[in-house]
Amino acid sequence: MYEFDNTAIARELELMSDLLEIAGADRFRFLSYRKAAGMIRAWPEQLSKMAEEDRLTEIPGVGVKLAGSICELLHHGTFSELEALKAEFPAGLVDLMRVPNVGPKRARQFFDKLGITSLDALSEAIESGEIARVGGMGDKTIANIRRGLETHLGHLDRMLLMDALPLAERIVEELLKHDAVIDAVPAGSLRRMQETIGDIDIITVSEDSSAVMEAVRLLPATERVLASGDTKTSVLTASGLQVDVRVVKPDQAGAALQYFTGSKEHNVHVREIAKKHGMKVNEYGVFRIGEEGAEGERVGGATEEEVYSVLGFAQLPPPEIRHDAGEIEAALAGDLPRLLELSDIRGDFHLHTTSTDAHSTLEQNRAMAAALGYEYLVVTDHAENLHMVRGMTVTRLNEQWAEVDALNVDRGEAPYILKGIELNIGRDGTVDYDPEVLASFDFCIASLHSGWGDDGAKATTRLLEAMGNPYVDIIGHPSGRIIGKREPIALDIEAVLERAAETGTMMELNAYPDRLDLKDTHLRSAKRHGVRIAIGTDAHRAEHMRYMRYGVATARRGWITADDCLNAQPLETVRSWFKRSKLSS
DNA sequence: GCCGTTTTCGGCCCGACTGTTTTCAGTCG
Repeated sequence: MYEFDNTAIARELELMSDLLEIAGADRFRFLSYRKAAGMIRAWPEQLSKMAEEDRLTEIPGVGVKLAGSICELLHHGTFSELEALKAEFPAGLVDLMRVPNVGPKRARQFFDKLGITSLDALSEAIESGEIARVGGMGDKTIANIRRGLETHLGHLDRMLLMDALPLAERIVEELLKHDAVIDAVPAGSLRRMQETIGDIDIITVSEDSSAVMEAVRLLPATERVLASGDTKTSVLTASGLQVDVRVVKPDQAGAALQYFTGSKEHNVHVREIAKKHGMKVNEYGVFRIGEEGAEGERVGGATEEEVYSVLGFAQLPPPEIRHDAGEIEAALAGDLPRLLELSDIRGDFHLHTTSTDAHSTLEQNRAMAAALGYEYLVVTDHAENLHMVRGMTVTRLNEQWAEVDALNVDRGEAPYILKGIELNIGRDGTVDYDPEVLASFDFCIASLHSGWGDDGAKATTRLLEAMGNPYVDIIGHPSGRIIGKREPIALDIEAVLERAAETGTMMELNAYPDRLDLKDTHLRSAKRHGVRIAIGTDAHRAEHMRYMRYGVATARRGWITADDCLNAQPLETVRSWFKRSKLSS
């Protein structure tokens, strides 16, 4: 068997879809690959396991044919139809398709007429003027493709949510100052709180669209206007992020917000449901379909609640979970759980101080926790074996504990401080310190800080071993990924979660915005296994504690509720969730 | 290629913007 996790399988199917599109295959054929890929990416169970049990066709969008291709992929590392297409069209053509203003048709033409198979070759053809030999390439189209290529090369990596969200919030604030703007709300992947953002979508509500379009072109953040019409203006900001602002009338606001929040997969499914009810949903409202397909009576669209309720939904699916991964069925039936909210959070479970590699003191952290309205906080500096950050020796731990005790005495309204530590999981799965020292903490996090080059099996074994330790309460940033910088370790996540459930070990959701680890799909698996989640910001400055919003957003994307989350519990319950509460003393 | 409370065959989500081939194709979301 080859090592294909669900994401890797989804990638191969997407490649297949792209190549089919370039090849000019039937639209619904290549869309079926893309649809299945999207479903698999969000699927909570590993497909390799499902394949062994011959259950792949249980996945919506996967039929007998695709199940066969996935099995072939798992056994041989590829599948024959993909190989045949790769032989015909170099994989580099798919890179061309990613360039803004180049789609499958142009990519194909560039290949057929000029033999272009890479971004470099495209760039050369543009500069040499060769590209004009392809039909339909006027000066403006060529200039647009050149700009698209520059953007693509300059921003191959998407922007982190933490970078995009504050920018979007500033733009919204700016637009709301304008007299013509009744309301302005971020939509798209930003509203879904996806971990990275390709561009910013903002919906504005106004009776005077031209005034709003003008205001957008004149925004302080606007570096260049990419396109501007009656209802939509796209601008590029100095940071290279594209901002699309749309104007709608007040009675269309809900329909527009629903439409532009997506995801695409969610909306396709919603429109299918509309169709079954003899209705149609677009960005302007919900309509009954009249005689001979004519647009009939408008039945809703002023608010998002209205859009969903006229389609028969018992509940409004929260934006964070709109991936068409079961939320539609649950919302129709009224079975959606109440997801975790920022206001449920009573404390933070991963904080560093100046005692090791951070920039704020324990007291500064406590002041921030108080400002955030927390009941408690923790100190979890690095343990002794992480020498490069001056890991805590027993002597220095004693000093820190004395400080904690002093702060906790007569604390008045101030949050209570729990004594924790971030242990290092060694090459053999053991951790820092003797058992007597470990027993002195209120709780312990254990994290991998070494062996990034190891294979997934080795790292998995280390985690399984560490979870057997009766003093290890939480596994910190389990996959070790750093978005855009370090790939996640190829853990056997199912094995890890099974062991976590057995041993009563919690999994961290590290809220640091370039980690967000565990991620949404793994959180959903954790929930299925009954594994509890502890959110920690991993703050290295007191201000970083504000990253909790990204942690909560990710938790929501993983369907986590307050009952699943350590941070949502009062202090007495928090203590009872630690393993040591069950050890006989 | 998938799927079925209209269907095992015949459907499969929808509209805006741009540029050019000037009546529509390509791209995007």
